[in-house]
Amino acid sequence: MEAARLPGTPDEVDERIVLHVDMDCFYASCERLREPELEGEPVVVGMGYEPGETNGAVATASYEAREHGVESAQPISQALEQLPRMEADVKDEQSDPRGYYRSVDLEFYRSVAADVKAVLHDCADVVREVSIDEAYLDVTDRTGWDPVPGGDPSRSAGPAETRRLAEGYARHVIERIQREAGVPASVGVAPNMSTAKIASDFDKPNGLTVVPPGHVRSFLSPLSTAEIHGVGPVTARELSELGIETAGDLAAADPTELEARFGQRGRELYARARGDDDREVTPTGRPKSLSRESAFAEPVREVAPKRETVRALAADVADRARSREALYRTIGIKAVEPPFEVNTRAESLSGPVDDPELLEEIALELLEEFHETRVRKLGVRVSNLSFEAGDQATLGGFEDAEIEATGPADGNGSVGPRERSTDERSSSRPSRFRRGVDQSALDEWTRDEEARNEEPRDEEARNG
DNA sequence: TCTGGGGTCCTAGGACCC
DNA sequence: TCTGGGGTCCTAGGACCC
Repeated sequence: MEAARLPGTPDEVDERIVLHVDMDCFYASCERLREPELEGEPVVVGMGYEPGETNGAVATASYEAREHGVESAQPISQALEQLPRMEADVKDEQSDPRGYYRSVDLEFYRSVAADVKAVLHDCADVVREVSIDEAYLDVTDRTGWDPVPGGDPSRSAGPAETRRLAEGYARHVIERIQREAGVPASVGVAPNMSTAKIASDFDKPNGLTVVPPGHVRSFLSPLSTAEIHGVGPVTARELSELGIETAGDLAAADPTELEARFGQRGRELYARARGDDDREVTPTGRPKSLSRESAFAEPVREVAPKRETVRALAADVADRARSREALYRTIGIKAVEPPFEVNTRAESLSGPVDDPELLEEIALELLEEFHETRVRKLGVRVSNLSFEAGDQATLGGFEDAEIEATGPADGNGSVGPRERSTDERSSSRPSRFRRGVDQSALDEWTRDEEARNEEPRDEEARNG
């Protein structure tokens, strides 16, 4: 990941210009976009929330709602205690603060996000979309760190004593997002990703913070460790026990000790606290996993509803994998026992597949271990994804004899209980789905013109 | 105040191969 | 046959992020 910088010259000043764009309470802003009356009002967007109900959790709260103690991830029931619902019919009679509660409408938010992305891709050559409402841009080639002649230092959007060209560019990005997508954003500008991320958060909402090269350490130093990306509650507490409260403390700590205590992450956090981060902004890659989960209203012990849920989740995941042209090699489930104990089980196949039936079958099998367990939530996940069409091991033209001739799968090498259960299943399923496929055989197949023209199995199934 | 859903990355231990 | 080291894959769990 070393960029163009020479190794061994850590003092060399990073002159890249990285923007972190963070939409302000994005879901709530989207709701205001289609309901302009909500402008300036407390807005709460809940997932798993139905109008008039009290179930679900807060996905996003507008800043006005936050002032009443409503927080992200809070149960709606609790949010309602802090901020009662505005009832449409009694609007005028209510004098105490009331909130507007809406349920999540991802489809609409995604359409707004598409408008935002269009602007971002227009403003930068490299855009890394992190989530629906967040992205990094490398704009080194579009602007500069040069001081703005005649710039008013007192109005500088950050710790520097002079305004920079990049500040104007960032303002331009914010304004275009507002104009073309209709929603507000905050932007952080810095020579690297981790600092830009912190900077975008520094002055929300509608914020712009510019941290030029040379000002990174002094900008970070007074911030609490929790503001560093990657420091959550657990790490913050552990750091605090070591007397490390601020990024400055962390930057001054002994990296060897940090590594001894936190492993690889210790080194990383130390570097972040010092503003050392040479990760390049790279375009968003392919997903590593796809999953779907769903919670029961009440913990469930009976087998039937659990199986039904897993079946539905598996079908959903299979659909999504197919629509994204993803093949999966590992299938897993998640079973959450009350109060909040997370169990995961997974099984890897010998080759990548797109096979909804197999996905369901394995997911249900993995669930068996939890037939007696009370669960509050179930999930299904596929991982070990691949996207090359030629990867799939479930194609015709692959006979057992050929496989035997090339030997057992040495890709994973393991012959353990998993392998045994695989064999058990092969009695009820075509063996070609289950047995090992080694890479050379796969390559051979890929080169085979005839086979290449054959329809994948799932295609056949779909076409009748 | 008992917590919704979708992800990423890291670690640790066991199995296995050479 | 015994001993051992290096490397990889797999599973499970945990921390974290939005």
